[in-house]
Parts: sequence; C-alpha cells; structure tokens
Amino acid sequence: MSNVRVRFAPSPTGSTHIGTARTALYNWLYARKTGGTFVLRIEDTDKERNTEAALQELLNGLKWLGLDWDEGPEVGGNYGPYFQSQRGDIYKEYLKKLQDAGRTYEKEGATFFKLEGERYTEYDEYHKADMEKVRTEPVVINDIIRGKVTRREERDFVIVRSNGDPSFHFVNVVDDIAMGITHVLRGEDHLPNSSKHVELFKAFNVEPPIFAHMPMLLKDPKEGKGKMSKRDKGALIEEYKSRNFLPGAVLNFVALLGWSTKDNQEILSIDELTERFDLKDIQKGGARFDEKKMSHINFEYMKALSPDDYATAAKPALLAANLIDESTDTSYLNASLALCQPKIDSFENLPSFAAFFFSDQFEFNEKAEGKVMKKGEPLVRIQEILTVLQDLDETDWTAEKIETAFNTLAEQKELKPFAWFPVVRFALSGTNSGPDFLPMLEVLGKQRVITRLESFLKNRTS
RNA sequence: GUCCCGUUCGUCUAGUCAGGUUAGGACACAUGGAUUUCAUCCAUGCAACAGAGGUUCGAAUCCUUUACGGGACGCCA
Repeated sequence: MSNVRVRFAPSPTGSTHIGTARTALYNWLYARKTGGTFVLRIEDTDKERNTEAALQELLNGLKWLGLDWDEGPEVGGNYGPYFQSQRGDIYKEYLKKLQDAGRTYEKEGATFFKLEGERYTEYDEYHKADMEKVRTEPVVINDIIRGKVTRREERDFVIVRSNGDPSFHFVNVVDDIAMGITHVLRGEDHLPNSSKHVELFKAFNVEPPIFAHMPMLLKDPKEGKGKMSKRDKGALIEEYKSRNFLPGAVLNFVALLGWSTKDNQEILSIDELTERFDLKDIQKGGARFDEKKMSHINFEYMKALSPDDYATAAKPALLAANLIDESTDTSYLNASLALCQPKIDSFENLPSFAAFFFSDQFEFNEKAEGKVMKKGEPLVRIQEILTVLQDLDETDWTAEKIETAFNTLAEQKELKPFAWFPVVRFALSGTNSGPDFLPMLEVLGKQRVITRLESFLKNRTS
C-alpha cells in the first residue's frame, strides 16, 4: 500500500459522459498502479439538479466498466460520509476556521472568501460593470501534466450561498483536505478553478495536493466546435452499454483518449493498462472522439473472446431481436455464433447478420438478388444440388462431405462450384454475404437446408 | 475583453525533456490480392511537424513572436 489517495468526484446531474468515465478511469488506474486508494465522492451539493436516477446510472456505469472503488457509496470507509449532502457538519467546522482567521465576509446573504491583497475598483469588460478586485500574489498550481502553472485570483468568491448551501469550490477543497487526498486528477476545465482552490488550501494552512489536469474531449468538427457535450453522438456510457459494446473495449478506447504507450501498443487489458499507465504520459492537447476507432477496438475484443464468452456476450442482442429464446439449443447457438465471430464487427449488427440461423423468416436482400438470381439458371442449379444433398446421409453432413458433393456435381455438369454457391447461399440466407459457406451448411443441418431449398424452389416457380 | 492551457497525417498518437529519424504506428480512406461470398483477412499506397524570425554545421525538438484552437471568468459542478 502507498499513501496515494485519489478521488473521483462526480455530480449526479445527468447521464454519464464518456469524459467523466475517462476521469474515473485515470484516477482508478493511478490508484491501482501506485497501490493507493480510489475514493468515490458524490458531489451533490446542488439539490435542484441532482437525481437518484443519475446516481444509479453513474454507479452502474462504473461497475459495468469494472471500476471498483475502495471508499465511497455502498462500500463505506473511514473518511465518510461520501455524499457531500451529508457532510454539513464538517463544512460548518471548516467554515468556522476561515471565519476565525478573518478570511470571510457576508454580502447579500452569502458568505464570501476574502482574498489577501490591496483592493481596488475596475471596470470589467466581461461583466460590463465596475468590480472590486484584489491585487493578490500569484499562486502556483503544481500540475504533473502541465508543469507549474501560475495564476492569480482577483475576485472574492462565494463559499456559502444565501440559501445556506456551501458552494463547489469550498466543499471540494474541504473534502480533499478531510479525506486526505494527495492527487487531484480532473479535466482541464478545472484548471482555472485550481487557483481558487490553492488559495483555499493556503487559507487552511494545508499543502495543496498534486494536480493533473487532463485534456478536454472535443467535439467531432463535423458536429460543431468546442468540448464534447452530453448531447453529442457517442458521448454517453449508457449508449455503449445498450449497444452491447464490450466494457473492456470501451475502457481500452477511453484510456487511449489522451494517453498512449510509448511502443504504440493499442490493445491493452485492464491489467496492462494498470501496469503501463503513467500520468506523465498524458497528452496536453484536446482529444477528439472517433467512433470508427472505438468500433475497431471493440471488434478486436470481440474476436479475442472464447466461444463461450462470445455466446454469452452475443445473447442480449439476439434475445432483444427475438431471434432466440431460452429454449434455443445451446450447441446450435454456439456453433452458429462461432461462424459469425470472425466476420461481424459489432453485436448490434449481429442480429441482421445471423438471423437466418435462427429463423426461416429472414428477408431476401434485393441487391443480392440482382447479383445472384439474374445470371445463368439459378433455379436449375438449386434443383440439381437439392437432389444431390438429399442423397447425403445425415451422418455424412459435414463441411468436407458437402464440399465433395458440390465438386462431384460440378465435374458432372462441367461447371465450377461457383455456379452453385451464391444461389444456394441466397436461398438459405437471403443474401450474398455471410459466414464461410460450407461450414454454414454444416451448422444449419441437413433438414434446414433441404427444407429451405425446397420452399425456395416452390416459391420461385409458382 | 481578461487570464490560463494548448497546436505532429482527416482522427488518435510516437518522436520534444538530453537537436542529427526516409518523421514511426493505429483508425479512416484508396488500390491490389486471398476467398464461394463478405461487413473478414493480407499487401501496398495516400497523408502531418500551424506560420515567421532566431540560435546552430544541423531544429518537429531550444528561444522569440504571430496565427489558430480550447478552457475559465455563476450564490452550477
């Protein structure tokens, strides 16, 4: 164990953003790498905007990604409570320290933190008004990613609102002190806040933590300018969950947004990430989300799954599409999916790709029909192979024997097997692409193949 | 407007700290190939140091500066 203590401090006001997940991940990785403690603290000081649903979604999202916390909601810890809404007494105690030190004053019902320095009034272009400002000494924000950032606060700020609720800057710093936080890893949007926070640490006479402000996640330029928002496509963790992405793949991709290994390895397990992660290697510039790359990584993870794990992961999508139910034969399901695994790059596309394995009601693709049915004499070809396949014994129904049957027929008719393959595939699956052909026939089984070919002939000739 | 942080292929990035690389990888894209087909696989290609000065034999790398991008400027977090 090390004495590193990091915290992930989200505010449950809406859906969980992918940038939020990255912040959680980097904190988690740093804690795990250093043998430190990962604290989950819920910053629910804004009663108006916090919801129980958002909290549950957040917790579920973290669990789905496999990010467990050492202290926080549901697990407790020695520095609780872990909801800011329950820490009122602690805030009062710390507020008193500032009051006793003469670092606060009341104005319009709110409590302000008083900066130290000469006061003057100046017209402020941004606020379009005269404002009281303070000539403070600059503070240094010690940031692992950006080095020492020097910044100066020049306006007092609210630490307790007129409704009595303490404000973000205040509770954030108090909790970091009270919870013994050693490293603060958060988004770059907090960098300007950090000088406020350092001022507060100084007022409490506490050494500020080490900061690491990570780059922003930016919008796809096609979608607009600025940082990625919750409304942007691909921005929400829930979305990946519901689209049946693999959590490990999402985690892997998110880790690569602003961080990379020196040897360009991109597919990294959670253990490899933990081992190789380093705050110093985090990128300074903003990163843009690329859905194609996300899909690619997801596909790599799908391909690497064992057959059993693949079937387990594929089930929800197939169940949702009503292609299978609990009575579906497991060995048939697994055999079918084994043929799909190397071919199909997402579980959301799996149902349309694999439908014909599980249902006779698949659709015939028009484009494929144009390619396959307009050349030669497709119906004659089907009749020919049907006769041959009917004579095959059930026990001989293997890819190898089926291939022999096709080859023999091809020789007799002085044609290539290519004359039969596409039409048969079309008759059996409604399309001209899919799993490897011969294994597909084997898995479908003699009965399905014969029945489908027969009914195809019947429908097309009547 | 002010302050802060940034800027290498279309995108994510390696290389920058300790100056010498045909500036590397991945995704995407294009072409070719494998294959019964393919949404798969393989190969090849395309493509970047934001600009300008300076230091140096030599600059993506160090310095200055301009431009551009991002963030913040709430009794939100």
